[in-house]
Amino acid sequence: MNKKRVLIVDDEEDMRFLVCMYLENSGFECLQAENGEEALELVKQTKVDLILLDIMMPNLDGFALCERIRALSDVPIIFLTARGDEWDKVKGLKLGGDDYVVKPFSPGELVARIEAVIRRSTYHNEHKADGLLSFEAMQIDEKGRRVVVEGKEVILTLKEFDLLLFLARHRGQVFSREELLMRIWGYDYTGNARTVDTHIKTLRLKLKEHGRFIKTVWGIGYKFEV
Amino acid sequence: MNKKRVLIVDDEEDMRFLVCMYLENSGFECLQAENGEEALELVKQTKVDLILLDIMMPNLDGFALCERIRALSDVPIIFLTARGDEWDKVKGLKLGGDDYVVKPFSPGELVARIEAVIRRSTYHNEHKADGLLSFEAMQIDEKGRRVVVEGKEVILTLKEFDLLLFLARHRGQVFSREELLMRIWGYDYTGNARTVDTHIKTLRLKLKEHGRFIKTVWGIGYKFEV
DNA sequence: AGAATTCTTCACGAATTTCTCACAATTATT
DNA sequence: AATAATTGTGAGAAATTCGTGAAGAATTCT
Repeated sequence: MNKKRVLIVDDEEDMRFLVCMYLENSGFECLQAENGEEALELVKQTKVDLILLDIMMPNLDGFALCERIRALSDVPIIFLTARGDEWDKVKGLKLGGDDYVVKPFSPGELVARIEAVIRRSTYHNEHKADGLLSFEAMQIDEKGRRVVVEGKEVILTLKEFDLLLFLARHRGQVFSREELLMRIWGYDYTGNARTVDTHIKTLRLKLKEHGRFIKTVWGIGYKFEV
Repeated sequence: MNKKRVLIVDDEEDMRFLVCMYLENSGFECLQAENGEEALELVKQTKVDLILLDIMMPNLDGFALCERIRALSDVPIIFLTARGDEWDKVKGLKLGGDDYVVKPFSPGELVARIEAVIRRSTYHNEHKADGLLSFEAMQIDEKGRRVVVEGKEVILTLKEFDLLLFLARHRGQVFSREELLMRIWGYDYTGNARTVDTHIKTLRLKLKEHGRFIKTVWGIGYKFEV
């Protein structure tokens, strides 16, 4: 297994440096960001396996940053927080595949939590393909890569299927062409964004839908809606 | 009906012992493992009908162990978990043929869940009918390693048979060449993925099928379909 | 050991998919 | 109403992937 890349977001340089040392000694690769903007850039431009996020930061605070990151990626996030008021807030959070760690923490504890979250998230990603996405007029068999619309099977190519699956999994959420390229084609893919349009076109054709599933959000991108 | 064998994986000895008592009173045969390594060994060396897996274990946690087991076998798994954060996480999981039970549980509930999972498990179904996989135009005798297509026996080589059997057992599911190599040739096999193609070729030839059983999923791999 | 069978690798053409681009159609802005 | 920006679409080029035959290893059989 290749090294997992952890992004450390904290405004205190000493803290970042310390945590970075711990993690690199434990076999992780580390990236650092001093503020939300830097963090977002890194998430956009590189593949990150996990984010360690200090909640108390000036300007863009941890919670806000979390939302922005979530718009880009499902990367798991571990919140770092001092015991006190913030702790209650985090406790009340809906933590998807995420976790939180209260300062001060021991190196060992942190590493253990990181490993657990990463394992869980890769497990989740791999097994998320186990199920059957079912809507009123459409069923998507992820394991068998089959799509059935109104009882009839529709044959899709790889990219068509991946695109449909991604949109369906995140139904209701709008994605720009660039985001779709990044998350379906891969973060390092460099290609024309209009390629997405072409696949949307063939998808719509094959699904015999007339704006029923894939909606165009003018000026932004596309989204899936029942 | 012969006794079903359940493997209990939990680091707490008391817990294992207690569950074991329950199950043996309910007519199951029990195996115990204290950690992931032991569990893997038992899965490799004996026939297990179901695994009861405590998620919170030191070292190799439940999710990671689950992955390792899945590389070896399709045996159904029931996750045991304490109510709390983990419970939410498991609840959000898409469990294939699997299930989860929240501690503390009543003996009756546990037994009922186990029986339900075993009943609906395809793994179990495929294995119980004295090892005979039967489709309309094809019968596969697992024990005798014989294949009959339209009433006529077809002689297959070892790899051909293993490949056909694996795909047939997981009908409808697409597998990449790499996955097939891992699960048929062995997880540590390092060889050319296109080797799979060659075996698919000879299989198709011998089965005299014209895209009837083994379907190519372009860009991904192969799957078995009635 | 030698023969026979099975397994694996390789390479090439064929088939399929993916991407790009130009232009038409649509929507928003001035 | 005209203009600009954005999206839809068709066609063809480019890239990828697959099927297949052949030939070299590896294994099993005699």
